[in-house]
Parts: sequence; C-alpha cells; structure tokens
Amino acid sequence: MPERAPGATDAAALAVSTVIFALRPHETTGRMTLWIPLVRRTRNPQKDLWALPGGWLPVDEELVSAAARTLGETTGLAPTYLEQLYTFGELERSPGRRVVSVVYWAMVQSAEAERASESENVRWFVADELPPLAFDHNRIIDYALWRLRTKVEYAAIAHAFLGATFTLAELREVYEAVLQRPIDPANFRRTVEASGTVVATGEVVAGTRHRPPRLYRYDASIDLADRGPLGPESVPGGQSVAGPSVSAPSVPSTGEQR
Amino acid sequence: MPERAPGATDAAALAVSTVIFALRPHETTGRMTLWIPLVRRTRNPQKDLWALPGGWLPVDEELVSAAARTLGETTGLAPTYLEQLYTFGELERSPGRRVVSVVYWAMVQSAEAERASESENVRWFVADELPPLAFDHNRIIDYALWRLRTKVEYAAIAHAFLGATFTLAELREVYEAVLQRPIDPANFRRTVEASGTVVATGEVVAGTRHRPPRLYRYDASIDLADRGPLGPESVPGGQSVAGPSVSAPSVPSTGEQR
DNA sequence: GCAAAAGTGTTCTCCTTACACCCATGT
DNA sequence: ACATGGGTGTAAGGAGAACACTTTTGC
Repeated sequence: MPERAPGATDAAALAVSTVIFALRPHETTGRMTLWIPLVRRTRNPQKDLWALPGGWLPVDEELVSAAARTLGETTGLAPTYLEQLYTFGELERSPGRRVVSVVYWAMVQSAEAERASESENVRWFVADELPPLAFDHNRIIDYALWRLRTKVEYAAIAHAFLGATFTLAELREVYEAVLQRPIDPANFRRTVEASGTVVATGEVVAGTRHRPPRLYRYDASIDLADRGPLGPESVPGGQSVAGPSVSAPSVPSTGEQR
Repeated sequence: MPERAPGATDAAALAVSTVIFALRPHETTGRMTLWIPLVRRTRNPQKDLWALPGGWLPVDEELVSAAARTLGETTGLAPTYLEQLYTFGELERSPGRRVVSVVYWAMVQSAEAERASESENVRWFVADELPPLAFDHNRIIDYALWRLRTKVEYAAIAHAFLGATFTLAELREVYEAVLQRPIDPANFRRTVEASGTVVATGEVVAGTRHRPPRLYRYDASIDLADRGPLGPESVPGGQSVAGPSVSAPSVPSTGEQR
C-alpha cells in the first residue's frame, strides 16, 4: 500500500459522465418514451461517434457537481434527480489510455425537456433505440436503464419527470412509460395514496373534456426520510440530488400484468 | 470537455478500498455477528487510526482485481462475493490531497475467517461497534452495512458466508445475524425451498444430539441468471464476483417481526 | 422416556389484482 | 344524451406470519 499517489504517467485518468433521462412522446408511435441526450465526439479516439456527456474531473470539483455541470452544458436544464450509477474502469474500455469513469444518472422534467437544446453536436435519442455508441457507453446506458426501471418500482422517484404539481394520470403515465406496461388506474390511485408520498393540493384541472382531475404534490418531508445512512448530497445548481442509492419505503407498481 | 487527461498535479488520486464482512461469534454474547477486518495506518495522514484495506489503483490493474488483492493481503482469503459499493470523492475527505476512492464490499466464508490472519496492524472488529476510523471510513462502512442488510432481503447472497454445503439452520443463522432478528424456522424452510435457489444434496449431518438435518447446496445456474444487463465480472483469484448491482429473483426474509 | 432441533400442517391477515360501476365534465 | 377519463367498491388469489403439531436423533 504505497502512501504517495502515483504520477501522471502511471495513473489512470478520472472522468465523470452522466446518463440523462427525460420523457417525451415517441417520434412515430406518439407514446411517452424515455429519451437520452448524447453528444458527438469531435476528437479521437472514437471521433464522430455519439457518447454520454461528460469530461475529466477537475481536482477542485465535487463528483456530483461535475455531473450536474455536464448535464447543464448538454441539456441547458438542472436535474430534478441525480444519483451515482457505477464506476467503470475496465483496462480496455478506452483505446490507448486507462480511463476510469464515475457515471451518474439523472432525470430532468419532461415539460422542460421539450425545449431542450439540440444542435449539430447534441442530439436526443430514444433510450431503447440507440445506435452503436463510443466506448462502452451502450453497456452503461443499458445498466442505467435497468436501474431506473428497477428503482421506479420501489422508490418514489417518478415525480422527478414531472413539475411541482401533477394529476395521478400524469404520474401513472410516467410509470407506464418507464415500465413499458399498462397500469390499472383504480389500483394505482389507491397504492399511491396509501404510500403517503403524495398530497392533494385541493385544486383541480379544468378544460379537459371529462371530469376534472385533482392536482397532487409530492410530500418533500418523506423524500428526506428515506435516504438511509448517507443523506442526499446537495449541488449548487441542482434541486434534489441523491446520495448513495437507498431504498424508499413505498412506491406504487400496481396494475395489470405484462 | 478537454480531450487530454490532466497531469499529476491537477488530478485527483485514485484509490480502491474494500469493506470485508465475515460472520463470527460475538466475543461476549457468543451470538453470530458481522465482523470487519481493518488495517492500522502506519503513515500520515491519520497515522495510527484504523482504516479500510486498500491502496492506490495501479494503471494496469482492474478495479475488482485491486479490491480482491487488498482483500487477500488483509485476510489471506479469497472472497466468495465481491461487488462495487460506491465511489467516494468529496473534496475534503482526505486532508491535503484530493482522493477519489472506488469502494468494494466483500463477503468471506465464516469458517475460514476463524483462522484469518490477525496481527499488530490487522485486527477484526464487530461491525456495529467500531471506534472512530480514518477519513470517512465510518460512513463508508455504515453504507456497506446498510447495503448488505438490504440486499440480503432480496438477493440470494447469504450463502457467500457459508461453505459449499450447509443446513437450513446454518443458512437461517446467517440471516438472523445479518438482519439482527429471529426468523421462524418453519416459514424460513418453505420460503427458501420455494425460491428454488437451493438444492438438497440428499445427505444429512450426523452427530448432533437431535434429528439429523439435511444438507443443501446453492443452485449455481440460478445465480448466473439474475445478474441483469451487466454480467458478473471474473477476477483471477476469486470465486463469484458481482458486476453492477442487480436484483435477484427471490430470497427469503420470512419469520417473526422485529 | 425426555430434550432439542428438524420438519409439516393449518389458519389468519394483508396486499395485490381484476373488474364492475358510479361521477363530473365538454360537446 | 353520450363519450371520456376520474374516481369508488368489492371480491378473489397469493404471500407472509403465527403457531400447533409430528418426527428423529442423542442422552
């Protein structure tokens, strides 16, 4: 166990990347779908391939901050949820140099994501229809997708795709899009209400061509209580940022099978 | 997003540490308890404080390999389970220098751990009765403990503390020690058998002063099937090593409350 | 036979699921 | 009125918890 840190030539390079999720209608089917913004690599290695937003870790910047920063640089948005995913460090994952990437995953609000910046070098892709990406980024995204879909079933994070207030139908649409299966509205309502993670505002939405739905808001006090031993981190620009992944007490996953 | 990795002076140092768990009788109560081996720091900073085994990451070594190596150097054992826990990189976690630590957690067999090496600079501690440790290592262990206790409830990993064959009473004892609560033997049996993760060998253990219990073995084919998108990594010396944390299909958590 | 742990059977309760049905609004 | 989704009622099925009871060994 050497006490002196290794020099530049004999050390791995440390990078931070982020898998960013937003919910938008699918281009052809129109159904709500998970989208991910990627950036085009402008240099070698892997020039012109699409890749996760990220960069080298500055010595004086926190890991989460670096993730939140690259997220902002890519989407122009602040994340509503940001959590460390995994650290990838295989010897051969980047040709020529040993790179260790601390990868985060994030959720941004769907409404905002609609007007997210898109340019020659930044493009949004449907999460399940990705082209071959740079490095091991396909594998990383597969894992992030799995984590999102798993976590949504046991933790109250779905609201991170929505605004401050929302109808239960909107919340249910998030679950259906993420889990890719229909959910029974009746059971969903009961499960969510029983979980206590959600509070009725008393207001309703008018203008629909049917019975006006009630508006709900997430109970922030509950969110704080379920973080486990390591509390949520805070990042300058961001809102709610999760520390080491910790289970929440109750989250709806009700409804029909398949 | 700079393309060139930063040099030594403006880069964080990359370290790998491991939280190692074994099950041994508590020194006073005699009950099965979680133990953790720690090493005494022989240099500054934090000289003479106890710390997690670990070291700087060599450029040419895989992250898991580095974790498995430090584990072997500390306990003299090969891990039966090894999984990445989290990456800690707070600016102020190590005085004087920016250190980013990729932390793994491991389980070693209890029987072997009995005769694990202990010396002036390596000592085993009861996991819930730790002194103040170096750096943020108390916090890291708290998180590792939480992860172990959470994961044991939904993934079939408890057998990693045991040998190739075991009785259901031994397996139950593992659960009781980790979860710190009594479990009903009758319900435990049914839940485990229904999970399909365990197979009877047909043999029994003689010599007890009661009815001879049957011996079981874990079904390895099931273990492989539940890894999710990223399969288990393999490490030269180790046995079963888990890739990015993925849920298992079924694991017992039956029995009495509290 | 007795103690002790292995192993089986049975009931109760709670949570999830399925689905019938009523409610409130726009057209 | 009627279409549409919001919202309520209710019953069936399954998993977990509690606990009585039977089996098989050592002493």
